[in-house]
This record gives sequence, structure tokens and C-alpha cells, in this order.
Amino acid sequence: MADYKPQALDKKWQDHWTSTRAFEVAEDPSRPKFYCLEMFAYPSGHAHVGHVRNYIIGDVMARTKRMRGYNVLHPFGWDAFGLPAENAAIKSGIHPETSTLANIAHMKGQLQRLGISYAWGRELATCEPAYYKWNQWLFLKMYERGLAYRRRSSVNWCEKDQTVLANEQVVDGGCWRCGTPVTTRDLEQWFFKITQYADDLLKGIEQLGQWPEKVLTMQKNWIGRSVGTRVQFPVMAGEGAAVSDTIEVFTTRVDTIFGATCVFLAPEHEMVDKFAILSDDADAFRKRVTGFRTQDRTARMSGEAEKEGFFTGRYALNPFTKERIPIWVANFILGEYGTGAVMAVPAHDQRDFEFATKYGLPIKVVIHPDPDLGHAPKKLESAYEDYGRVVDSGEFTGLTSEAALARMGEWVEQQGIGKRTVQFRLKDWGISRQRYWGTPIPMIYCQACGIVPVPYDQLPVELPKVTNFTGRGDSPLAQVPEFVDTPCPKCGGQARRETDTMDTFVDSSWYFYRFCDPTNDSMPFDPAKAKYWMPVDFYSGGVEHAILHLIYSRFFTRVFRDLGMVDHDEPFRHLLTQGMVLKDGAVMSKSKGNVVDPDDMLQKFGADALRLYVMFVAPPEKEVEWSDSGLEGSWRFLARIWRFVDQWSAQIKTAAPVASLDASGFDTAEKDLRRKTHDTIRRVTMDVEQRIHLNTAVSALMELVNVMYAFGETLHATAPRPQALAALREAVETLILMVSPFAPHTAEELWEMTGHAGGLEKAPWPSFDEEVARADEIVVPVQVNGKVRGRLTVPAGLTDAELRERALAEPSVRPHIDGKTIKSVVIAKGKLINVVVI
RNA sequence: GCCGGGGUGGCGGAACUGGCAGACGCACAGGACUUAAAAUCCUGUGACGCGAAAGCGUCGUGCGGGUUCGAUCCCCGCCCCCGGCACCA
Repeated sequence: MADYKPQALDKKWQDHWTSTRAFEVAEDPSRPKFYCLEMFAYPSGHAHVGHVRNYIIGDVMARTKRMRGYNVLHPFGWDAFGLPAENAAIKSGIHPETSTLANIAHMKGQLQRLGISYAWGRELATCEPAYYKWNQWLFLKMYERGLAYRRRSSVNWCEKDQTVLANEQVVDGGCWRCGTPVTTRDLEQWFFKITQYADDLLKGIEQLGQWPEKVLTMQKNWIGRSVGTRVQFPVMAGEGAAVSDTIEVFTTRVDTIFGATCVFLAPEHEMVDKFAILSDDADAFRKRVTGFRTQDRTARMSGEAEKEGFFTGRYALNPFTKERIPIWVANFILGEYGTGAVMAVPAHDQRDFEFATKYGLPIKVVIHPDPDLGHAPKKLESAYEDYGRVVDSGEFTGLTSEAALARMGEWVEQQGIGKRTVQFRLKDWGISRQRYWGTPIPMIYCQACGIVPVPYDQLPVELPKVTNFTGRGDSPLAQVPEFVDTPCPKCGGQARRETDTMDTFVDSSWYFYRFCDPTNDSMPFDPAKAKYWMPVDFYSGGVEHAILHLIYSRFFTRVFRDLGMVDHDEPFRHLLTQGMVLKDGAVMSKSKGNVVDPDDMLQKFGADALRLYVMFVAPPEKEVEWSDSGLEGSWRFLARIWRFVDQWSAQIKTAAPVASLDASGFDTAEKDLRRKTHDTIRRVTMDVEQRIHLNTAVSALMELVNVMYAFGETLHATAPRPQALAALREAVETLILMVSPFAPHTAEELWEMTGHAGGLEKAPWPSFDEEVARADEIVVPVQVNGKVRGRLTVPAGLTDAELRERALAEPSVRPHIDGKTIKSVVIAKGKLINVVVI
């Protein structure tokens, strides 16, 4: 008898899969496809069990689908550009490419030691020119279509290091290296016009029936669609002021416009500078504006900062009331949202109310809580923000808010002073990064010709090998003259290359298309191949990507669609956001020292025990607490299967297949085993394929093993009948097949031990036989007034009348109904009987 | 504040969305095997009460109501925990 020694098996079967290229695939129109994808990895160095959980989930799906007859694409790759490698280079001098490639090699080894069934032939890393070339290609396509454009925008800046800082490099408002307080600076930067697809992205959410509700809500909020009205407020003529100036505001509540007693401008609003020039003390004015603009950004944006503002000295005309109202600059008005200007309605907006109270601005009530007309409080404690009935509003008085919104919106349009419109919270995506380790933006600046795109035939613009990383000064690429200086593609004159690189989110927004055709060197991917494989059928990864990565990927899919390269709108059909693995109640991290390294677990228990444990401990979406004893339990389960198969393998090999025996020849115990076998097939198949409840699939297999042991016990007493061995063989083979997605190495070995040649990965999934699973006898609980009082063991298929009769005659039920009036007997088919008595 | 997800034994979780609450595992306890231990196999394990025992009864899925023959599941009102967004006009 051989003991269960998984470590040797792991190696044996991993080598087998590699040498037979078991998981490589090609398009095959004759079979249904299944594209199973886990979010590719940032090569940080070591994968811990939290990361690995995601890959195991995907692998269970991929392996199951393969056995179910699907042509399964299950690729993996590396999100290899990014800041940490560059930061490491600044600190240690190791080139990002060197450290990244080393990290990839190590992590790939980790995944292979876990037996994840990837098509490694399709592996890609985004830092390879063969990949990022297509980022550049796509950038040019988007530039041609006006989807990539350039404008000024502010970045975090460290005065001491004279460098731009990424948001992650700002720690407590200071530079990550020297702690110098971070300021902002305006730079010309490239943007992707994702806002053009705002409505499309929002509508597309309806198609995402298999995404978690949480993620859909997050995306909806992020897009943030609000319906409202833009209204122009003329700036009143005064000394030196142009009469034609107007301030346009955006409001979702035109119905309150008669209560607009003030106009608020964001400190960034263009009109603010004009007013500064015209003011009595321009310097003091500018100082106050600069004060607001440089206020700690996070504090100012989060609503924690005290609301502050000042009067500009100028007035606007409320187009409805024709009254003169003051124009203020206020720090809580956002420059990037709407028009950067709002009408202030202190009576009906809490922020305006607080501001007006602080500065003594007039508060004018124009909405009464309907239907209590006449009962509005004299002095408001807070703003009344709900809808109601419009009062004190000229010709609109008496309307409901709903009606007033429509009528006043029409009025604005008739007067030609604005229009009803839709406003989004979503902003265009700034992709310029003043960093080295990313995709160079393929643009050239020529004195004579202006901005000139790099011609397609000159792609890729390769990242030059920079060797000294100081973390100071401009974009690192600006320090490489051979890179910067280049002839203008148009006029041939002296020109400069763009020295910024792309946000790494660009890399990850379309890699799943590249996997369909990873070596294509004339296109990002062949549309025919993408048409076969896409969309991704099952996509899993962390919730931290619920917004950015997923919305950018949905955006890119629409761009490909509009370029005529794909014919679908949504890239990911089923999304699973896996929960984190905690240790001692905290997320694993190197700094906390609570990282569980999968390799340690592999050495002790083998890959399969780890895989099984991680699947069994909780449903995939849930956060879990790591437990060593839980892992040991999973190991015990595998060892238990091993011993059983080992003990019976000789007899199983020679046992007759169940199909060759007469179905009526099986005795009760044999039928029970076969019923359990087939019921397990049904449960596991449904749990894995439909419900993605991988934990209950495992427990169903554990139940089957428990029944097999009990059956095995009975066989020792007597000489096994051919029927018994046949039923046992069926159970064992079913078990091996169904446990194989979870514990592939052990399953392969057991499959071989039971006399099968050839790999399990292509063995067909067992099929469920309803006839075998059907019970001859069923146990039906009998309730009296909803409380279980007894159980009936009856032949399946009794009529309701017979069931009723037996239930009422049941001795354990009698005492509860005797002497009482039976009101009714409810019979839930095959489930239970409830006798209602008074 | 708004949005989303949750509250079930000592613990992780299950109950296939209205039908036997606690599957399966962990932990613990007892038994078998063993000179002994480990491993393994078997049994027990929600709380309380009655009983020598098999067993019987009551309570029990965050709290309070409701609908229903029947509610962990549906409805109404609360409490608590986790996650996201947060001055978006």
C-alpha cells in the first residue's frame, strides 16, 4: 500500500502537462468555446495565497469546462509596466526591466507549481515592444478619430525633487521620498475622450446580467448621469465690464431658480481672472483665489474643508426674477464638473444654506412641502431639498416641482438663454505619465508642423534603455537626447518626441483581445480570432478593479467596435470578484509580516490540498481567514480518497461497467450507492457550472466519499458481487473525474491507478442519469401546524390521497391531532405534509 | 449623508430562493486498533428542560411586527457589521 505523497505527483503531472502541451488551444468552430480569464498579474515578485485563490477559481472553471466539452481558452500574462519597478530602480539602481523579468520568472514558477492549466504558449507581458506597439497603434487610431487629445491639466509636483508625482507617490500630502509638501503644476497632457461613450457605457450596464450588483452600482455612480438645465446669467455691466459676458450655470433644480440669490464660481473658473483684473485690489483678489486653488486637494474635494468664499464685487442678473444677485468665488465649487459655476439657492440646497448663513446672504423660499401650502417655517433650520410646490415664482407659482422643471426648462430654451441637458460625473481619462517604465506616447512636436503622429510604419516607438534613475527632474525620457531628438515625419526638420509614457491602465484595457491572437505582428489581433473567442465568458479578479480597469476595458471594447474590429459591446460576460484571504484578521502584506507563501504550503501538503482548501473554505466572493488546520483537513480528505482507491484499485480495474449489467440486478445497498453517485454528479455540475458555489461542490464530493467508505465496510463481510464492484467502480471513477478540477495531480494519478491510460484533462465529465438518481422510497416529514411530528417512509409516487391517509395514521402524529378538528392537509409534492388542526 | 452587501452552533460555512435549520469541514469529546503515541477507522457534538435509557418536549437563523398551512428566505419598522462613493450643484 502506497502512502499519499503529493509532492512527487505534482512534479510528475506538471511535467506531463508541459510536455504534451495539454492546455494549448486553437479555434475550432465545431465546438462551443469558453474563454476563462483571471485578471493578469502585476509582477510584484511573489504571489501570496490571496492572489493564488483567484487563479485556482479560474482553473477549476477552466478544467471543468474542458471536461464538459468546451474548447477552453485559459491564458495568462503580466501587467508588467508600472511605478513600483521604477521606484525600486530609484532606490536600488536595478533596472525595471531586470527586476520585472526576474519577478515574472519567479511568479510563473509559482503558478506552474500549483498546476494551473494555462495555455502558456500565449503568455504575454505588456513591457514587450511586441505588445506595447499596439498601445501606440491604438493611440494613433484614437487620435485620428478625435478620441485622443491634448490639453493642460494639473499634476502633483515636488519642488525639491523637481518632479511630477503619481497619486500613489503622495503620502500624507508630501513627497514619498523627501516629505516636501506637494504642490500642483499645470502641464500639457494627453486625454482619452471616454466621456463620448458615457451614455453608451451606462446603457451597456443593462447587458451585464452576470456581474455583481455591487460593481454595477459602482460603475453607475462613477459615470454619474444627471439630468438638468444650463442657464446663462448675464454679468451686469459696470465700470470696465463687458456687457456681453455671461456666466453659465448647471442645475438639476431649475424649479428653484426664483430662489437663486447668488452665483458661485469655482476658483478655477475663467471669469475669476477677469474679475480680478477689474477689482480695486487685484493682488489681494488673486491671493485669495490662489489660496483656494492650492488648498489641500483631498480636503477640499472631500467636503471636510470649511466652506469659504468671497464677494467678487460684481453682480449677475437672475434671468427669471430680473434681480441683481452677487457673484462669489467659493472653494467648494468644482471646476471640472458642469460649468464650474452654480446658482446658489440657500433655501433649497444644504451647502448653499450653510454658506449663506455664514456670510449673511439672502435666503428666499420658493418651494413649499406639498400639500402644506402656507405652513413653511419663517426661519429655516436647514434647507428644504425635496420636491414640493413652487411658490413666489411669478407665472410658475403653483406648479409642482416636476411640472416646473419641465416648464421652466422650456422657457429657458425659448428665451435662448440655455438648454436642458445631461451632465456626467465621468471625466476624460488623462493618460500622460511623466515616468519611464511605460509605453512611449507616439507623438512628435515640430516647430514647423506642430503635433505630428509617428507614422504607423515606424511603430513601435521603443523605450530607450535609461540606466540612471534619480527620481528627480523631468520625465526620465527627456534626459535621453537620442530618444528626444528626431526628424519630423512631415517636413524632415528637427523635432522632439513626446517624453511622457502612457498610464498602465491602457495596457490592461485590451490585453484580453491580444490573448486571442498573441503573436500577430500586423494587427493588435485578427478580428476573426477575436470573433471566435470573445467575449470573455468568465472573468475573475479583485473588487479593487471594479471601476477603473473594468470601465476602461468596456470603453476600449467600444472603440474596437467603432473601428470595425469587433461586433460586440461588452467584453466580459460573467464577472466574479473574489474575496481576499486574510491572516490574523488583516490583508496579507510584506510589511505586516503575515504573508502565507504558497510554496511553503506546497512543500508540506502538495498543490492539491492547497487548491482544495482554498475552494472549500468559503464561496469565492467571500473574504476568508486563512487557517492551517483547515488546509490540513483538505489534505486529510485527499489522503482518504487515496487510501480508498488504493485499497480497491485491483478489483475496480477488473469490475464490469455498470452499463453492462441488468439494472434490476442491483440490491438496495448498491442502488443507494449508485443513487448517491448520480446525485453527486447533479449537484457538483450545477454548483460549479451554474452557481459557482465551489465550496458546496467540494462538500458534495466529501459526502460521496463518506458513503463510499460505508459501502466498502459492508463489502468486507461478504464476497463482493459483480454488481457491488460495478457500483463501486462507477462511484470511484465519478469521484476521480469530478475531483480533478480541484485536485488535478492526485486525480491524474488515481486515474492511472484505476487502469486508465491517457490524460484526465480530456476525459469527459460524468453524465447524470435521472433514472438511477431516482429513489424508490422517500422520507416525507409530517408536520402538525407547522411543527414536525413524524416522518413517513413511503414508496415514491404515492397519490396525495394515499399520503394523506398514511400521515393521519402515523403513530407519532396521532397524539397531536386526536380530539382536534382537521382543517386541512397541505401536501407539498415530495417535500412534506402539513396537517392543520384547530 | 447616499449606494451596495451582510448578521445562522465554539469556528468556516450549508439550506439547490417559501417546505425537516445547522449539510460538509475545523475544533472538541468518547470508542476501536496499538506496549504507547501519532496516523487511521467508528460514534457523538445548537441551547434549555424531563428521563436510568431509547426517547420526549420547549426555545432557536440580529431585534420588533406582518403575510402564509408553513418564513433563515417575502413585506413594514428598527439595531449592528463590512465595502464603495462622497461638497457632482
